Amino acid sequence: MHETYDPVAVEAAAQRHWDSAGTFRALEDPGREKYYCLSMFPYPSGRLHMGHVRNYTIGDVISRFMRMQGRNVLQPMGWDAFGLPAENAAMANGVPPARWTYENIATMKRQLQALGFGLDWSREVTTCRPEYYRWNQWLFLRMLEKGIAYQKTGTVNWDPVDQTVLANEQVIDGRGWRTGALIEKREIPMYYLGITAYAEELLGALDGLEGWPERVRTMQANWIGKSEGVTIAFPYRLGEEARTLKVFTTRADTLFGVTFVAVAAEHPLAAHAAALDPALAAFVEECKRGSVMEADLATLDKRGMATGLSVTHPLTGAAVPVWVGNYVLMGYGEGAVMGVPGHDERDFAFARKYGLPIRQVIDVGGQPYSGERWQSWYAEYGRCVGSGRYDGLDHAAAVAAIAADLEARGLGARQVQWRLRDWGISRQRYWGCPIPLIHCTGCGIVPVPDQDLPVVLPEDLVPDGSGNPLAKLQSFVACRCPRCGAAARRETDTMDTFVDSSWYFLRYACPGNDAAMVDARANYWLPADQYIGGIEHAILHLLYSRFWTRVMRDLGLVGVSEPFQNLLTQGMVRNAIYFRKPATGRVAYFNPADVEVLTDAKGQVTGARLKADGQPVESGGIGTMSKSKNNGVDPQAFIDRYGADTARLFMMFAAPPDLSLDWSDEAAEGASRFLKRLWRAVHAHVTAGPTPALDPAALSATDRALRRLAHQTLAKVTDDYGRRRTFNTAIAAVMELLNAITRHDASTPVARAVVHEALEFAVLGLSPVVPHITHALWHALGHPRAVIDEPWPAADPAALVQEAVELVVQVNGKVRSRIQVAVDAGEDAVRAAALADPTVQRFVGAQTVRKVIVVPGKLVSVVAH
RNA sequence: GCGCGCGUGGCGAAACUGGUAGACGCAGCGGACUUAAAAUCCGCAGCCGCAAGGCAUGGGGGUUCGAGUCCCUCCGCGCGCACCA
Repeated sequence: MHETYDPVAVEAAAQRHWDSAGTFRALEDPGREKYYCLSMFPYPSGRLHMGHVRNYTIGDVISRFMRMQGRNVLQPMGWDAFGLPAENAAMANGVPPARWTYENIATMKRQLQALGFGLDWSREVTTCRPEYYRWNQWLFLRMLEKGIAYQKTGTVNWDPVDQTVLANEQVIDGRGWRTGALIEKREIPMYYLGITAYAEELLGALDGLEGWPERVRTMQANWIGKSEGVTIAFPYRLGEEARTLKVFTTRADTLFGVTFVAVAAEHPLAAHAAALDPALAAFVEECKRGSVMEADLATLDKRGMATGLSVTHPLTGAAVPVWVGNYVLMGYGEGAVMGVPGHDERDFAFARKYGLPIRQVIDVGGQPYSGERWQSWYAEYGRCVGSGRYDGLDHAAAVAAIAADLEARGLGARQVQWRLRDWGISRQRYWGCPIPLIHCTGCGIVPVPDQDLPVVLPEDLVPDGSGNPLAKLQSFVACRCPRCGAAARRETDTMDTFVDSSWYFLRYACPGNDAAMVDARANYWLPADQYIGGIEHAILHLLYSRFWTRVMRDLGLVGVSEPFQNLLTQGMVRNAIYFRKPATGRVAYFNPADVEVLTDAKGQVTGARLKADGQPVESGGIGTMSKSKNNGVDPQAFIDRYGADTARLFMMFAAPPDLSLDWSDEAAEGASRFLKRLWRAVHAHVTAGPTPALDPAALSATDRALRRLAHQTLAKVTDDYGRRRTFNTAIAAVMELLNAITRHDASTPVARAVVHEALEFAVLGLSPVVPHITHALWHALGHPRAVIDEPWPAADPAALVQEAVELVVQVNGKVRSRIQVAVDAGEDAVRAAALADPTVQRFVGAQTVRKVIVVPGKLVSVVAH
């Protein structure tokens, strides 16, 4: 054994061993209990970032721990390889997205291997490969057959200069990121997947997901958003034609408070009125500008304009004016909402702004109502007033009565409404999975026959920002109609990349199968016993995966409904943000590595300056590591300097996995120090000579104490890895054990035996986190077998036995004293000992003891007045 | 704006089921070793106070013998908001 710890040599040796032994190759074995440990696969952006290191270290710790617990572990990895950044890189560098993507994958794969993750690379999935995405296409066609996939129009961001559709992130302050042109909303035909048909099941099944964080379940439930309400029709005439304007509301009890209805700019009524009114036409055009993002819409200054048209109130027969509202979107519901300013805060503000009437129709405990100022009780449930025959009814009764009356007139019906909308999967982009359809002038839209799949995406195109290059590629577009044989046009839209990530975890289970999407092996491995990924995916990715898995279930392809049994949402990795804001121009961000932090004598931060020019920079607090804030730390530089184990150790020690983690160079340095200390401790022990077998009967009191601590630590570490998933506390416990070991007088053979066992527990306990150094140390402690192949030991109950415990004594809620009592002391004895304690007596003084509460093993609480 | 979280020493955190607030580590300070430095080892350390003791878990209020933990409210920060992944 070398005297000093050399991470480069140690890590290479351990990785060579795992490679040659095929340690992490997973095989289906019905006789063994499987454990599928799944981490969210990365987008191949170029290099690994710290978020990846954290995510995959968590997965690797759990995988290695479960493997040592005897489970048949599968830990796969792959690449979420389609997406926008590849097109952006292509535009910037003139390199085809495919080449850029494959090069990034090669780099990042090397980095993952350098970190020593126990991955089964024989199951690698790359979503931009035809052998993967052909099954996207195949399943899409099955959904089309079952009516789960269908076509309708959807709203997109349109850049009128580049003549192209933009992603939300490419719209900045309502303008195109490259052209600066004002963005327009545009309605185009798209394909949708009917996730709302599964809404009830996706919502109901959340209750059974006990291995998911409560907050993720709550977020999903709110996102699905089941609400029971009433669809109400407001009749109107357009020329000679009788029509109705439909709105949905959960507050039908406020129907008599309706003083206007608002429609989207794209609504036929708006278009009709605008044709006669140039001012309105201008407003409608203005409404069509701006992004389609809900966050933008919600923070928008609510504006509107009267159309001069009106619809008929379905119960009172009164004329209700129709307004165009910039906050109403055509795609959601029927593109119209009813305005009840008396009892809806946003409608109230809108009515005040435009002088529309405000009518109280709900009374809550007779509180005085004023149309001058909004009060929160206006929106609460109460009893109807000013609502004709419905006066006096409460919310439920009024909704029921109004719904029944509307239904009788054919002007409304009770309806369950979902906030969840169907999933639009069409993207007007090149670097994605082609949608397998053909447009024929004679036959319409024709699916590509199964035997012609996959529709292969050409990999040599370079997008230029003006639309999808596929549409300009004749060799791709030109085709024959599979039905009639006439010349036809191939669909050039590609699929949302969320499609790719909705089932990759199923494909991991079925490597090499080019005859079917999945096979029986999926039912061995699924559901994933543990899924680990960023909290930012709490809603969309997880919901789409739950939906997609159910569709595959209903097609008889898999046996499970829920793909992820347990979910661990890791927090963000953050770092300090430094910037300078020049008087004119853009804010410049500086990487924290280039900034020197100034502190006072007590270590308090007083300021910061750029190392390059010594001039001060401003602090922007701490934020998620990102390119835009220039506050990322490159894991590779760190690994090159300290080694993979130190990177892994710091990541696991700095914070529990679900909390955000703040980067710190100094703390990372501390992780490196601890590993050196561990190495030295083992080195000192093994070079001091042979160790006799441990005889528990021969131990001194201090030997017994160290042995108890070692077994306590083992028990705690086991619980922390397995049940609690708090790796930081497991590591802290081993640090305490190592402190005790190095302090222990190991001059007798018996003491050496105790130290030997304690070191074994420290090495085993850390092995899931720092697998390379522990691989070497385990051998150094005299074990021929690799530590990863050792069974996880159990703590010896006999070693844990304690004779006496210290109890805290509180007087009137404050800690005043401590007493030693036997472990098996009865409550009366403990009470007597507490009251007899001189310090307790001093604090009780002349007061009468009213009550004594004894919490066994913890404390005694004396209440006196 | 809406939905969901989080907030504890100079810093990252611990306190698991309502029961000793600050384990473990970073930074800091003092000492040992060294010609010296680095590395390493030993020790100190929430704040106020000589001490006794008091005050402290973002602010305010409540429940309880007892609250970091439960409830209400306000403030700050983070994540998501459907075409970033």
